[in-house]
Amino acid sequence: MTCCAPASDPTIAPSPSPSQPPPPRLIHGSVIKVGFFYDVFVGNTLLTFYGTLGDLLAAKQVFDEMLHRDVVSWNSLISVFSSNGLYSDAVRLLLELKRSDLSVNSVSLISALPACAALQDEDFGKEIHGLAIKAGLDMVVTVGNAFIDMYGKCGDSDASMRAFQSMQEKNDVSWNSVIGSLGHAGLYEDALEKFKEMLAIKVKPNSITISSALSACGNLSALKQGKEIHCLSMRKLFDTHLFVANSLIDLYTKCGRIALGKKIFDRISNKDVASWNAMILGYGMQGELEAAINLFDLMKDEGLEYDHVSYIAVLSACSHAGLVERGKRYFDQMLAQNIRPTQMHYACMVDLLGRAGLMTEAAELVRSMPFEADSNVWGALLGACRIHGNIELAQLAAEHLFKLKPGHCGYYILLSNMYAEVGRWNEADKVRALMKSRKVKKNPGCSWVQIGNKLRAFLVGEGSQGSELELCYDELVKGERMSSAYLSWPQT
DNA sequence: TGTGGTTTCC
Repeated sequence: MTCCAPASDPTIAPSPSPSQPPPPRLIHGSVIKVGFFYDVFVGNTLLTFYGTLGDLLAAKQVFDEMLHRDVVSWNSLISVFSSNGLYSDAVRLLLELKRSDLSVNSVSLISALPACAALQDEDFGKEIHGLAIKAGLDMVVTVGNAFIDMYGKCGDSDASMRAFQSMQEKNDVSWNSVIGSLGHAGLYEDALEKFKEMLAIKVKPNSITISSALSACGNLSALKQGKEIHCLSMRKLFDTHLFVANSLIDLYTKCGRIALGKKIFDRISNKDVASWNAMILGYGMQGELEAAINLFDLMKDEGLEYDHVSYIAVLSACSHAGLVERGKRYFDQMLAQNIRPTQMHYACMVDLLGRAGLMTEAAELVRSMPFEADSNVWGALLGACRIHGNIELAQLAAEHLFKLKPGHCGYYILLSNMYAEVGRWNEADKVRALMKSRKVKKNPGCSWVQIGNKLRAFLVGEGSQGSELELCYDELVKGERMSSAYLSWPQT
């Protein structure tokens, strides 16, 4: 067996600290073994037991010591690996199972697919899909759901949609998964359409559906639709679910209703880190930077641990407030807390330094990063160059951005405009020509307005939409009337 | 033995 990481692997959960009770190894020691080996049923139960405790080595040891293993033994270990972050091991174990005399069942696939998603390994996911078809398991609802989710998390919303549509039988999880995939891909309007479709055919939504739908509304600033969904969730008492409440904070703060967001935040009795993060981000987004930073500090007083999102929230607030030293302190604090900075954290720091005009320092930070900077980081640097007119550094940032995001029009236009501003017309033209040769189109700006129950996108330069726009205007001046879009909530 | 969820720079 080569599937298990060595004992020194830091990804394996550390042994519990002295303050925690030790895992009840007595059970392990006192079970009856057949010689040195476990009986299948006892072994499977123990395996899952150690998996739940996060004791991967013990789980693996039980697996190895079993004389006879059935498919449940394999599935259990795949699941233990997958849910404890050993994704490659989970995937490798599925392959080993496939090569063994035992046949793969639906649970084997369901257990391995989240690992593919976590590894962003769509190719392997597709391989499993082929395996599912061959084994005749592709029409099993739970398996189909796992495929919708895997494709979505790998960023392939088309494949996710196809998996959803190909299912003969769907359940609420299928709908939640496809709504999640569309949201993940930024296709919020489509996600809301699916949500409505779900209600129309009387599939009962649950708190997971509601929180995804609210999140889509927040990202579209669709306050009216969001409020309607909020009303419905109140009727079904979903608004007491933490995830729903957190999505509501996100919705209202993204729609500029900071006081309403705060009201919801204050009413949550069991706030978790995401509740705090949503509120801190909300303040930051609305420019209430002092409130954002104060809330961040208050969070610690309440005894909650910051996570990586908390630091993104506070660093971006510092960046917008021009608080360079404070931002640096938070960054160091994050390192001291053993949170490894991600691309996003570096992007925030580059933004913080760059906005303040510390261009050399910003460029040095990008250079010293422990991994290759992504488009967010270079984008932050380019943005800072634009503010401070640093054309040389802008060229460097743009070079990387043209490679990383060749189809993104904004970077070409930004660099070209910078050249034009200082009268370097030849170079400005060259950038435009590059853009043309790569067939990059300028995306028209667009805004969304809700007309009746429909969200309508209005594009810049679009022909006169007189009557439709007038309708919107009427809606706006009449206030935010509740429409009847979601009133046909399925009965429980 | 088992599927779905909130919060992320500009």
